[in-house]
Amino acid sequence: MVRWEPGAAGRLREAAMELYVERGFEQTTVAEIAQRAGVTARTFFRHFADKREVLFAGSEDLAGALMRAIVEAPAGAGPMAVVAAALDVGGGLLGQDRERSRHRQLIIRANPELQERELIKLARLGDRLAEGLRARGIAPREAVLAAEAGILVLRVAFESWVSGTDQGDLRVIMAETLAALRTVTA
Amino acid sequence: MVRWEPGAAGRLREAAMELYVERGFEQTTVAEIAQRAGVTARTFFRHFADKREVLFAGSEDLAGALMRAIVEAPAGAGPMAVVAAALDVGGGLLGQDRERSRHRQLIIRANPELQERELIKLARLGDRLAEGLRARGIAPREAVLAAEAGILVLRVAFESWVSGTDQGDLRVIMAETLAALRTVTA
DNA sequence: GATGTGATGTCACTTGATGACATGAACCGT
DNA sequence: ACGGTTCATGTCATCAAGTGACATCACATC
Repeated sequence: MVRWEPGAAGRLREAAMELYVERGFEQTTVAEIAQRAGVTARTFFRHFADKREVLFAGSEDLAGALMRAIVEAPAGAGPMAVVAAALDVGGGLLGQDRERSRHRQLIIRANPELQERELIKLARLGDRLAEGLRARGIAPREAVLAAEAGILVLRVAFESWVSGTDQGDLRVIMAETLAALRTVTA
Repeated sequence: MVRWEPGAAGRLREAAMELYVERGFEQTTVAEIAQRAGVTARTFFRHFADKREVLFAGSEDLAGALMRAIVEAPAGAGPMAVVAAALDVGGGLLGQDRERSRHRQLIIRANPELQERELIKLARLGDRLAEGLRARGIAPREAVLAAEAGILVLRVAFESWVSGTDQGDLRVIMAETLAALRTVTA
């Protein structure tokens, strides 16, 4: 949600997004991205670990916000209540510009390698959430299950929101999805 | 669970497993795998799409078994009952030799690229399960959530079983994990 | 003005992955 | 037995991702 004009990292992000849309992820070469950003390919790899990572720059912000929400949740809240609070915060963060999200998601959906990267980001996020829950004194197994259930809701709700089948506020959709998960598993 | 002596594909699988253990995934070159299997690197890529895929050869068997279980589940069963039936079949299949599973899992855990591949395999499996549930007349959203919940249980239970913290039958652990998920989300 | 620090460029190299073509063995119908 | 087809593999060439080593330039600090 931050604007990026000056640094090479920001220009590389922009260039990559544009090229991935114009000719697709696989058909885009790192050299091309670098050239459009006015730097060398070598410099690209100084800013991003690999060709996929350039699309996942903001993920640390989300993780930080969710972790903060977990820490700040009211004392004594049960696992799923804590997770629900975190999801609400996450929905507020992710649910800002739907067009950009849809854009990005189209790129990712079109390429398995990018899906892999997204999945592992979510898995790592789940690990951190579980750790946050354990830090609140929640038993390991419950922590893992609640965290993973939260990631599941986040994923499904986001997908629904970004696909436009569901027009409302992402936070609302997340709450509905969580309720639906409760109903289905019950 | 099938034995593989003769074909090049089987020899490549064996060679890859050995080398990934001996020196790690990244440190192993496709040329080395091919050499140990008595073929060329080019031939490796004729049998496996990439260097990771060689570790995920059996995944189609699992998917097939789960899908069959979904089709054959008693008529009128609710989403989670169908998923539970599939998980029971899956537990029976996966829970056979724990040593080999532990072995494989150690390799995967040690390398992010392999984790990515495993995650996308599970995601695809989830997609197929959801489709199977929809084919039974279950509403799309419930189908997706039940399928994804099933994958979640499969993943967590398998992890627990293979880590040895839980000694019993994988099918039992799956059932317990499912019950725990119900409790947590309730 | 010297010196150090950080970001970038240049060069060389390894490795994963793919396309094009050749070869050789097994198989099949006559 | 023969000629032809098919399939698996080898060979060669090539591209692109990624990394290490070293040079360079700008800028800040003393």
